[in-house]
Amino acid sequence: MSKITLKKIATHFNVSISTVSKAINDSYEISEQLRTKIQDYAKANNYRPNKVALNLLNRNTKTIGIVIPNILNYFFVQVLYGIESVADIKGYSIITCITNQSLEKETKTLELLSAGSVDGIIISSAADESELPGHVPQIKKLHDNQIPMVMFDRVTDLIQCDKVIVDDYEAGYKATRFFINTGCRTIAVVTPIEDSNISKLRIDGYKKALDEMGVDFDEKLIVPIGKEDDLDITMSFLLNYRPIDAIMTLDEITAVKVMSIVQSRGYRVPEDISIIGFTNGELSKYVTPSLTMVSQHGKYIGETTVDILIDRIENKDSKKEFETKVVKTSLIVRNSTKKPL
Amino acid sequence: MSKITLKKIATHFNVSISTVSKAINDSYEISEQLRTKIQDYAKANNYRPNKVALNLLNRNTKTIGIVIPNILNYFFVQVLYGIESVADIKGYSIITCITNQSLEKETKTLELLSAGSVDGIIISSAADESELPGHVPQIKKLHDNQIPMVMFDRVTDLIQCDKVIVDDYEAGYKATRFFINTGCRTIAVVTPIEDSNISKLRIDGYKKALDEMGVDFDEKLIVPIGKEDDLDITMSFLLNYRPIDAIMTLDEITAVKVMSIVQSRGYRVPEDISIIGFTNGELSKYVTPSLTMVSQHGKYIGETTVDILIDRIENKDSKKEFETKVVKTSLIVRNSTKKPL
DNA sequence: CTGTTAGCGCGTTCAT
DNA sequence: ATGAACGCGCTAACAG
Repeated sequence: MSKITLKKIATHFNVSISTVSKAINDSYEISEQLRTKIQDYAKANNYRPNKVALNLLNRNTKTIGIVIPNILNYFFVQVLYGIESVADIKGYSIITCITNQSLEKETKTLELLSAGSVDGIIISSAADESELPGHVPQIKKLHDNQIPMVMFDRVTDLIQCDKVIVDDYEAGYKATRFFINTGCRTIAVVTPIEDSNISKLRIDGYKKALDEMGVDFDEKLIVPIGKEDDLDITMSFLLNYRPIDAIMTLDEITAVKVMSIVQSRGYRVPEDISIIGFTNGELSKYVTPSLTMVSQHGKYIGETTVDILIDRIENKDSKKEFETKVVKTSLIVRNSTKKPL
Repeated sequence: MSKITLKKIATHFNVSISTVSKAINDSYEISEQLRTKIQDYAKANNYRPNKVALNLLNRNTKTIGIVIPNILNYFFVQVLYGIESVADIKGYSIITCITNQSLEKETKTLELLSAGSVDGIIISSAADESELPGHVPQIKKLHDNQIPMVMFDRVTDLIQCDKVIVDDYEAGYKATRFFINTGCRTIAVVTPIEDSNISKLRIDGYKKALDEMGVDFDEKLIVPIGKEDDLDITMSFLLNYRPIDAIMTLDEITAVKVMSIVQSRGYRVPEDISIIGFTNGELSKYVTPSLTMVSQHGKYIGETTVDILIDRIENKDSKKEFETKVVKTSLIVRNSTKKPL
């Protein structure tokens, strides 16, 4: 006995399908007697209207697709958490797709999602800035498909849609100012996401702060690290190049690793070298010393993103202009930085 | 112009819907000329067959529902990661539901998923042992609904289905043995999940090891902590109760916190007190000293779970007995424990 | 080669 | 108070 349907119930009572449908939906058209008889039977057999059939009928799925590059990254998990909370409250399910930074998988995923299985899409693109131009048509196609979409964090100007982004420029600026205010002058930047727009913005903010304080910008202090790179070696180069006062690291795990390397080389943190990282997760609280971090408020970003998306979904006709919401960061000051002078 | 359908293409070319369907599916029945004409038009208009319609037709969705208690827990994220990887390869999407340990939400979620939107379900129940009996009927109803289901980690004997569990008994045993082998005798257990079966099993293993080595079991050394409890105070009681050699903590974050508290009270880790935690995440590697942890191999568990589920889904007729796979843990030895004598 | 019919499961007219 | 007919978008069996 597989899943029970209206049809089976109808057969069982020797009535028509629509009668059963009405009875189950408490229609006044059906006699009380028959209605309760059918309802009881339905309950007893654990009848649930087939969602897929209803989706087809209503042309919606009450489901949102989430496309993120990486789920082992605390920031994205936080965003996901925020999305799920709000989606749940508003009656939506989420289908999660992880691209592992692979453009190919992202494209495949987008194809899948654009085939009607979701009412809207939230995406943080895996595409690096460099790869993006060639990739945009893919995303665009989907978007032209009339399916509401909101991008967050890793966005691009090349696509017109609602966006929720972090104020990365200001974040880079604030962190750098903080370094300078605590007496640091030679500030390095270690970036595991060099090709991204995000990285660029943070570094622009960094430059702005340097400039304001009359500190010369030194290209060599910007240290990109690839997936395969040996962080130890890269750090050796950096530390031998110039005496470093401070290091800004553009994610959490690298911040922790950099601190560990620096310490193992005999530098004291923060006395010799201060460190600020990005993404305020669990790690940074518990390392020694605890790390000063830029919090991007991932959960809030998730909540905001899904709010906007659901609004688009439920008011498709509205000709509202696309908006780009900018979420400010907070500097969570701990013990990897010196006290302001 | 909303989404394009076969019907619209048919109207456009003034042919029948099935002709279009066949043309798009490269049927030999359609003349080459018409076929390419239709295909070109379809491609140009970015036609994608509506998945919902196909789901209804094929009575499957190629989607798996995942129900987990908490996504901010590294173990579950790892499992999720493992599930997603394999599911993707096998052509399944995943819809993720987070219960936040709420039985109510779990029930709601299960209702939702049992309405035909997924082909199978993977669940780690939010239910504590104490709440379980009342909850089982809910899960059971779903299960009786013929929808394949695999439980992992937090399972119960009350439900008959495939399961993938951690060898928690052995894990507790191994960790305790390790303590004893490094000269520890008075070993406390801090458990944030006291009501769970998992916690019981680990403690049973712990008792077994104590017994084998002729160490008396002391009930007072088992320290449950609730969500609201002040860990600081709880630890004070413990440390004042007896001189403690070692602490086994049943999750990761508590291990880190316990170590921090112990250190702040002037104890050296591991010289005065050794610590072993559960769940080998990022945290434990980078705290000082790095923590010795029990790894449950979350990713592997996820992969295994989804393998079993998909097998059930795709061979529904097979009358294979339900299996319970037990995954062994590994003790990742770092610096929060002493060297074996 | 192309079209008609039927049906996946459901809710919604509109008849009876 | 009950049922027949229709359509959501699609494929497949069958007709022409």
